[in-house]
Amino acid sequence: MKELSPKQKAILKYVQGFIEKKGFPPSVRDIQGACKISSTSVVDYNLGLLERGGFLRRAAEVARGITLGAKAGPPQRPGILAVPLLGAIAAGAPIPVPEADTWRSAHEETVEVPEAMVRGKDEVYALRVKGTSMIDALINDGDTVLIHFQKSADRGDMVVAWLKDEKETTLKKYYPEDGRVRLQPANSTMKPIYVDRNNLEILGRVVGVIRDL
Amino acid sequence: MKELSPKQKAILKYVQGFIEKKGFPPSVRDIQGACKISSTSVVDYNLGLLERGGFLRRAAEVARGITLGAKAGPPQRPGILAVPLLGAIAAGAPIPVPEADTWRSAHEETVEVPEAMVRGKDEVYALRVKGTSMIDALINDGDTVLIHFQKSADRGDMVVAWLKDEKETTLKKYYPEDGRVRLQPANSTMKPIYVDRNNLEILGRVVGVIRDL
DNA sequence: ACATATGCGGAACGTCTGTTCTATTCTGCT
DNA sequence: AGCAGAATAGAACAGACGTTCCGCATATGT
Repeated sequence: MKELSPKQKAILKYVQGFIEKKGFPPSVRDIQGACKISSTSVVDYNLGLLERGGFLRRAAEVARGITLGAKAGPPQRPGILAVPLLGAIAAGAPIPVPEADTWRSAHEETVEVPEAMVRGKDEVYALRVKGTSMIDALINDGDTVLIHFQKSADRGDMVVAWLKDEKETTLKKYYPEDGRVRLQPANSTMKPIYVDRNNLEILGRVVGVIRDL
Repeated sequence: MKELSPKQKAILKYVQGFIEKKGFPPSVRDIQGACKISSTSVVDYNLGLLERGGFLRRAAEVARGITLGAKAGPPQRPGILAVPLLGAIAAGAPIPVPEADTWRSAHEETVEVPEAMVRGKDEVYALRVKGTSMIDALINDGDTVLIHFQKSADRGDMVVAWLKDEKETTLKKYYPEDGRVRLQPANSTMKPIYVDRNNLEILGRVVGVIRDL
């Protein structure tokens, strides 16, 4: 094997990151999804090549039996995640959007969160809340919100909603209704607002809130 | 869980050794075989107890999803703390009070928090919020609050206040005034309440809030 | 151009593995 | 003794997961 193909590099990098973040190795299908590979057989095939090259080892027939080989791998530190702190979120401004290389490159600032708070999810980042406009979501000035970047949401999810006409960012629970969308504050004593579906852009899902007093 | 049973010690030891030796976590049946346990359900049962005790973590529905927890292993992870979860806090009930040995033994569940949230303080414990009565403190049902046990507070601190006459627990900002005490909700749009100094008992100070969605 | 090797796609198979359910035994307490 | 809760057994279920097979596309060498 002369050199690693782009696909193999991606796989190796993903495996390294996965082990570091979660503490256990990824499955073939984890790799398939993350590296956008069309078939598990392709993953298996390339893993075989990587194994022959000494980049990793595989235990036969066991789930998640991948181990980093002699040629790869920083020591793993499970349990804690350094989530990139991308910036601030405020009522009158759109939120910073993660770039493709956000999770790879180094950052000015990170927030440490317990891995349990981000259970399972990938591509989570943090934003610092500025101002008291999110009070109806039970979120105060200075809080840190953990966002999972996604363009759609399930009914009832707390989402980062961008209201195009109003040019306003808000955190609300998402309830699609026919033609429009009901945005319900987490504080159930407060009234929902209704917006046209086309006026709403979902920027992410709120997976956690941290308040440090 | 007063102390680890022999079986639990064996499981924990085996998991540690397995990960160190093989590089990935064991399956439930690996543990069953090695520790001579008769049923996978017993392994599952004990793993659940170990997880609640903070000795390890498990990814749900994932093969070999075990990782060593905050309390386990000599490889203590820097930056993360296992805070004892003493119970629940609700409007109509006093909060559980920590015992002398609370911070030494594995008596109860734990919550992992970033060390930065507990900056310097010792004797911090966690309570799970039941009900929506703390809404005016921007705290919702299901949130986890981190409490520093103390009987007094500085002006402006967010405290756990026990109102003796009303037999009620509440979270408010503490502002002593002559003769009485003003308890100010964190949500500054809401009105404060005033209580007699003798009617108030401070049960602790709120140092952080974690909301996992 | 032909044969060969390499890599990719899609699907299916069989096992591995976590989880759950119910029944039974053990343990501590009154 | 009697009861309640903790712990254990055994089995079965539902997915997760590695592996394999076959067909097809693209290089590579002669």
